[in-house]
Amino acid sequence: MTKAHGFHQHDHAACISDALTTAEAYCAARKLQFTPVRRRTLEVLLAHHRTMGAYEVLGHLDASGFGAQPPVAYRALDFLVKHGFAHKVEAMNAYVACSHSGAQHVPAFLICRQCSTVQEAQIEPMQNGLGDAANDAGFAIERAVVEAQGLCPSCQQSAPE
Amino acid sequence: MTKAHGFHQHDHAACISDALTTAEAYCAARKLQFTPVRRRTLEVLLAHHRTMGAYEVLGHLDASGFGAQPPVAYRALDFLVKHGFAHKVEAMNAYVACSHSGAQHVPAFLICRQCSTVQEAQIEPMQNGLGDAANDAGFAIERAVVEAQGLCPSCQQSAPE
DNA sequence: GAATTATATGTAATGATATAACATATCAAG
DNA sequence: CTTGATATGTTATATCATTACATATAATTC
Repeated sequence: MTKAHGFHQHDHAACISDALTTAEAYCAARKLQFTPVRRRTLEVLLAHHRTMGAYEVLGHLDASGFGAQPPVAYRALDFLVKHGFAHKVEAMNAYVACSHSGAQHVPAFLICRQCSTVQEAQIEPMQNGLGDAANDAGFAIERAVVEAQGLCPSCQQSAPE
Repeated sequence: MTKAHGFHQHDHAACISDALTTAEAYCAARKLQFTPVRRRTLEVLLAHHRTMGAYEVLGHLDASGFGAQPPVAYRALDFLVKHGFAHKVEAMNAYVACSHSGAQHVPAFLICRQCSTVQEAQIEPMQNGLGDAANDAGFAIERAVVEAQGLCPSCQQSAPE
């Protein structure tokens, strides 16, 4: 089975199991607890393959027999984000599975304002002008949020305006 | 009187009145209504010179005799953001007056996680790696959010960890 | 300059996102 | 196997944001 990945097609089932395997290995190596809720949360994000609100994720966790209260979802999502298995798209207050599991990177997103599809890109941390500004100011960057909003290829055709 | 501007000092009173004058002229030229609420909202953001939540702004508007309900603040803030007089810092769900009034630019922010001071920098839209990724994907960027989180110079001293 | 339309404001109600606090359970280390 | 650290579940609440609709003001047209 294939499904849209960013704005392309790909083998969705393999991508899910690969990401889970990678996360499992990463956690095992660092003695992190890849618990059932956390695993299920990542599965949910991977399966949907788009940004999801915390409450939408929570609905799936509840349906899977986990707790039904917000902290259940927020804690699992925080764990995934902290360890790089997922990202928070700040401009949407939503979460998405990482497309480059395990790799250390500065995530950047191309967010379609029409269909809400999000493609994750990678950028060079210090090559974006921000690094220079930070150096000039003596600011120590710990984390960067880079998000572009606009129209994806298919929405440019359906709504070129 | 001087006050911190980003992580530097500057003439605060002049910076406020300059920004107001600029906004006034900009609106006059485009037949935009720079109404009392909108003007007051910009004044509040300029005076505080840091990010403010919509409800914090609303408190000041209420105290100034304007409405006390959320839409009063959100509508004024939306207007200011739409026309570039202020920006929304997505990672904080907060607003800040623009430091480069009138100029067309991609705003970038250095946000201190300790003291919440925000310095606005400018970056080149297409020089940050994101432009390449967008071109490759056929994605049409309309707006970009670039936000770095970390420690400002003074907080690096007080909490170097 | 009165009628008409568009834009802006005020308010009530509600929706959406997120966290604090605390009890219980499970895991990891000595 | 006990102790301390980590994770989960639940209640309650805090924070951020919008919808809907009434009223008021401004701009446009006749």
